Amino acid sequence: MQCLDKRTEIMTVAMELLAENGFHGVPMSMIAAKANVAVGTIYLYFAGKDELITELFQEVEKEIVATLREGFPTEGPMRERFLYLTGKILRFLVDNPLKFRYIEQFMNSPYGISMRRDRLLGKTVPNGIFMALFEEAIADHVVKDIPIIALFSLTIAPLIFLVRDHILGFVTLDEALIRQTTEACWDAIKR
Amino acid sequence: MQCLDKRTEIMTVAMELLAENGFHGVPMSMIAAKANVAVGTIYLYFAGKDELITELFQEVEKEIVATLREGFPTEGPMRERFLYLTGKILRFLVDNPLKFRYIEQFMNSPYGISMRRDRLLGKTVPNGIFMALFEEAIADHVVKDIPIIALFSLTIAPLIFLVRDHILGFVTLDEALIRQTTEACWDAIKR
Amino acid sequence: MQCLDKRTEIMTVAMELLAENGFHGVPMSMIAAKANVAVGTIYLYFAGKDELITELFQEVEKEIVATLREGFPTEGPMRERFLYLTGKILRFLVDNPLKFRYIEQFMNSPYGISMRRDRLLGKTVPNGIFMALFEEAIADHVVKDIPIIALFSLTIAPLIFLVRDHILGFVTLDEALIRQTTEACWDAIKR
Amino acid sequence: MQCLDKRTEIMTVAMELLAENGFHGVPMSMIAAKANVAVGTIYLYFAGKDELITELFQEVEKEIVATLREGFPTEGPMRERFLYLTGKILRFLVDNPLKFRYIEQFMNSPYGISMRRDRLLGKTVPNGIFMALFEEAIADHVVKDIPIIALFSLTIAPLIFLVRDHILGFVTLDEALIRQTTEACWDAIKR
DNA sequence: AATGAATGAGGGTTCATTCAT
DNA sequence: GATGAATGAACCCTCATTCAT
Repeated sequence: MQCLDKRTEIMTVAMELLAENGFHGVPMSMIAAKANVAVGTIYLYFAGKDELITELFQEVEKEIVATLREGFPTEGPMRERFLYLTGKILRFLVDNPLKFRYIEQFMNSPYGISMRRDRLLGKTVPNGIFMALFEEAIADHVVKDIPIIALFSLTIAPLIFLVRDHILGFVTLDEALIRQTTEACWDAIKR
Repeated sequence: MQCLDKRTEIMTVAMELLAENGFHGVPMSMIAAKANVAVGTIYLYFAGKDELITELFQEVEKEIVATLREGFPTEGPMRERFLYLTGKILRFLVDNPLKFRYIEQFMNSPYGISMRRDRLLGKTVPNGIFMALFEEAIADHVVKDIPIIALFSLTIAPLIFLVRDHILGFVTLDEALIRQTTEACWDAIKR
Repeated sequence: MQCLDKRTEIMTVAMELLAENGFHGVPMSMIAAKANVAVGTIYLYFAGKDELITELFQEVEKEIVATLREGFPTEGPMRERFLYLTGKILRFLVDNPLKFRYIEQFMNSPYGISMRRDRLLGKTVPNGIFMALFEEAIADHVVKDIPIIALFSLTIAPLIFLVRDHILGFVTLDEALIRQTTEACWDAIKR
Repeated sequence: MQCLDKRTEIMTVAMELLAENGFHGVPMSMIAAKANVAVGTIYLYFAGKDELITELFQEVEKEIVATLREGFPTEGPMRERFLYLTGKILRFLVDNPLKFRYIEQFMNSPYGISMRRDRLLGKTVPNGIFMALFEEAIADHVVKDIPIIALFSLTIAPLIFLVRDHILGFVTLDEALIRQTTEACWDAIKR
């Protein structure tokens, strides 16, 4: 009981600190202090800092995938399903700025780099939902005839940048703008 | 008298190492070793690691701006000028993967974060060409009526992601794909 | 749990080395080596070299004050009380040459300089016993009518120089000479 | 011609900087910069930092001795000659706070320590005038019968401390106070 | 399971000194 | 004589990880 609690507490605290201060700006001792555990305790649950960081990422990733799947219409017009998905992810990131910051940190660190490399080799695609959607869209000839990975970048990238702008206070991602931008993304790939 | 030579060599080597290993993965001693100078020599040309990193970024930025400006048609249909610009930046980044990696590192480090903040406050916009183009496009009502920063994210973000995919080997950004993707970006924002 | 032991050991060793070699002549690593601890261990007990140096001084100061207070006659002829005090401090310094050397180092370092400045501003007088004695003596008109700080310098300075001479082997501060010199100090200030 | 000028300039500047910032607070490059010479130039005139520091001290020492000798009455009552000498040195130090600070730095550094040791062994006494005066005074039985070195400390030490207090702003050493304190010093040693 | 004192390799930076020009 | 770019040993400090309790 306490075990789970402690592990969870460590992860929560670590996410917060790492997202805000960067991986190199947070010593293990800082995490331990804020989580009210001893430094050694962290090593009972995680083999090391690397594992903690990696596991933290996997958890967020899992959460995002779950969020995307939840209530996703497997039928209906492609455009609507696309807008549903992109809107969903946008809202999730806007509502979870810490997690967004964390993902960015991770992706732009050696961890993320090597992860991408591993996935390239293993063909493991975590963004299965999007990919499945795109595959279907390609088969239906409703989107442009370009590599699926390009479709992905064309639509996901803007969303990520927009969230960053939103968090930094450059724009306010309200429902109206979410609608407009996700539609723009669709315009980018639709045939 | 070898000032220029040594300074240049240090910057070249630093760019390479930092781009590949991340800012925290490269000790000053490593840069010195690869540049065939003593550690202290670096400090003759740069006040510290921070300054080296920052200066390296400013240099690349300057280069990109110059590249964009060079031969840019100030007249003609908006779409063509947009495609010219996006194509140009795409080719530059594809041709300079190291510089691309470096910019990414920088932007996602505390340096980049604070730089963005500074620029937000000071309204200094380094991507002036793009912004000027967008402002003109907005005035001409040829693009969607959304915040200019959103227009920017909608078009720049995909390009960056595509370059990353290209460097990682997911796609090959040949002329054909460059054309297709930049056109897609235009579709995203055109009215 | 060896907290106290290690901290004490570090302080003892540091006092020794710093007194003999000067603050700049003793790297933290030297202290660590002689104290049989790792460098990092010192930083568990002291925030840095500065704090170690300062704390070391405060400890000696405290000890001296305690020594002076101990058994000090609050009544009786001024001259006798003066001789008691000066004799006491002389004996302490002769018996603790390392601490004497350390105090000298400290007083003549930036630490000591700024400390003096702070105390000047804050009117915090650590040599309270002496000062109290002088104030009483001034009120009783048994000493010359010159600034109290001058009285202080006239009596303390010779003692310090004498101890230094003693440590260097120029003279031997035995009981006879202690008596003679402290009496001479009294002669200097008595009306 | 220029040689002498340069050497002098270096020494002047070094004195100033070293007195104010301490031996470890002044890199050779700083001295060179303020003296408007290249770093290497300093090494043309001085074997190294150590020699520069030592030579600087010897120069001041020589100057003080000269000042003391100048106009010193070799005849007359002992007390008057003593007051003349102590007053002279007091005024010199008050008028040359930088040199005073430098001497203090030097005396409390490893340089000074080893110098004192050397002189102890070699019996070289630089303060010849004072010593000669004391020897005469001892022979005349006008001062107490204590080791000559103790007489020296009893009279020189207070002066030094007073000058320090003056420089730090604790007291103002005007002519009146100079008279009072030097007389007090005489009271300390007179029989 | 939990602790946290202890470790020590490794990092950024400084600066006295040298030497080719 | 004069220069100042170049050197690299040495310093202070951090922090991931371990292990005795």
